[in-house]
Amino acid sequence: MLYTMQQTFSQRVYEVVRTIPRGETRTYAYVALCAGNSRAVRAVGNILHKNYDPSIPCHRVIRSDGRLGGYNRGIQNKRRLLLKERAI
DNA sequence: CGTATGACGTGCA
DNA sequence: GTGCACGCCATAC
Repeated sequence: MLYTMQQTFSQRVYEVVRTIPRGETRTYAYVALCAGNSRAVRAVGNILHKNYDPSIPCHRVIRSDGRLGGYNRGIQNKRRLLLKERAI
């Protein structure tokens, strides 16, 4: 898992999040780890915050302490989506 | 270039 | 359970 082909960290984050199966969740720390930098958890949040691509299920990314975190389309929407997928 | 931002994580009171 | 301080890092400006 290295930064090949000039891929930016954000692009790797998008890839990882896209692979999250329906009905499951991942933590920001997990995404950061898979993206290549386990300490960039904060950057992951920053990146997903600016992402508006619907093909990326960023609502399945939650915090490590069990809370949902945030969502660029409203935290209510995020919770509703997760409940609908029975991810929580 | 330097500074600010933020959907985090941990520790502690 | 709550709240705060600090560290941490890719981006935006």
